[in-house]
Amino acid sequence: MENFKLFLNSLTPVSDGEFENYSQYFKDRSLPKNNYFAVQGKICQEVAFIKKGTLRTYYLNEKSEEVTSCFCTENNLTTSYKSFVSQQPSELSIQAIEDTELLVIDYRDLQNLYQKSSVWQNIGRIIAERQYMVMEQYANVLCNETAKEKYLRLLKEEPSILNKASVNDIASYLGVTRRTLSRIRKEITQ
Amino acid sequence: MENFKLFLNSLTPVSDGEFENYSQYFKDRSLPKNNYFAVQGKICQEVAFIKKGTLRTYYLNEKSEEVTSCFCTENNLTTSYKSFVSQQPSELSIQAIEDTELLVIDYRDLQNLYQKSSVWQNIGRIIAERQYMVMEQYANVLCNETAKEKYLRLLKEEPSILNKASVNDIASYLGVTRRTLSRIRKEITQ
DNA sequence: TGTATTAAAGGACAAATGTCCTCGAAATTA
DNA sequence: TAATTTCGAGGACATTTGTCCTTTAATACA
Repeated sequence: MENFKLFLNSLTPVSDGEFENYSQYFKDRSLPKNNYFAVQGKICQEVAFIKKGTLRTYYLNEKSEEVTSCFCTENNLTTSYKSFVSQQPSELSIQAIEDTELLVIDYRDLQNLYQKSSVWQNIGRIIAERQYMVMEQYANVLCNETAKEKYLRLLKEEPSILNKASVNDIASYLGVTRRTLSRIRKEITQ
Repeated sequence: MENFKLFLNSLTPVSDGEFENYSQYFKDRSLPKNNYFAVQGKICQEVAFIKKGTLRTYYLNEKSEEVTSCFCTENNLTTSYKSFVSQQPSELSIQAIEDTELLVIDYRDLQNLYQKSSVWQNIGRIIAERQYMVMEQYANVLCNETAKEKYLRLLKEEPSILNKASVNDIASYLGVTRRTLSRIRKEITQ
């Protein structure tokens, strides 16, 4: 819970009282490796704070290949954001790639929080704004960096991912094929 | 003003009274072709609703080439969102590519609106959520579609852009070079 | 334990895209 | 109007990336 409090306070000041009053809305959940937090085609009804572990967000493209769009790491949130916000079926699946511990809140409870507390409403807006900035960054990277630059960025910013995820997942995350990733790795180790 | 009201109501119900009370915060502004709404390196202090016209959002990459990241069209919002939200210098410039009419609100007034009215606070969150979804869509397109598919998508979804923007701007928006765009266009007209 | 399956590396060739260039049309300016 | 500049199309070749395939190692399973 402590890390969750720190996370919230990094967004906007949350008093201890405010936190105590509402943190009960968040439920503990274990998600063993390979289990799903969200499934394509179903409405994603929950948001979770990741206490421990890593998840992978992916969807199936028109060739039914899994395309990894995001790795979700410790002390961050995870959800199929678009599905959650719009309450429409999710285009994404979210799967634990190692044993994971979550703090979960569902859509209805979160809307209640928004009603009851302007602090939480504020948090909701700030998170949406943050999510946007992260996505903008991701889009810029995709647009402007070569495969090699993208790999080096991942190596620098999220090196732990490289041990936890498969070559396939990393490649699709970087927007290249396995073959290209293999070439890049060879080039770098020389 | 009527279109602005329609725009807001497409996000969340806004009563006439609520609209009348607060729409005075938004000021009319004309932006002739080639003039700037936001400039790289300066904090973007405003958001605008585009009554008429088109703007182009771009930044300079490491080779000092302009990379167009967005075309902003009528009856939508424009701002250097990240700069506005975080109140940090903008990485983007926003320039009118034809004579443009705006409804503008500045950061301080918008924060006031958020304080005064939970309807507006709600609008703020919903807009952030929408911005995210648009950006997610953009990132997916960049990641998964070929240059030709991206061009055809633009042709279908925002054909007016193709007449208004230069080949250079369209190419950088699609994440390809002028040369590739030229090839695509030739292929399509056959 | 031995067999089957899956995952990663990398060879050979094909396709897509980029770089550098020229040409001509259109727009701008003297 | 004539000269100059800008912009878009496209040729030639280089580079990057993808596709398909084989080999090897690791993992799962009967």
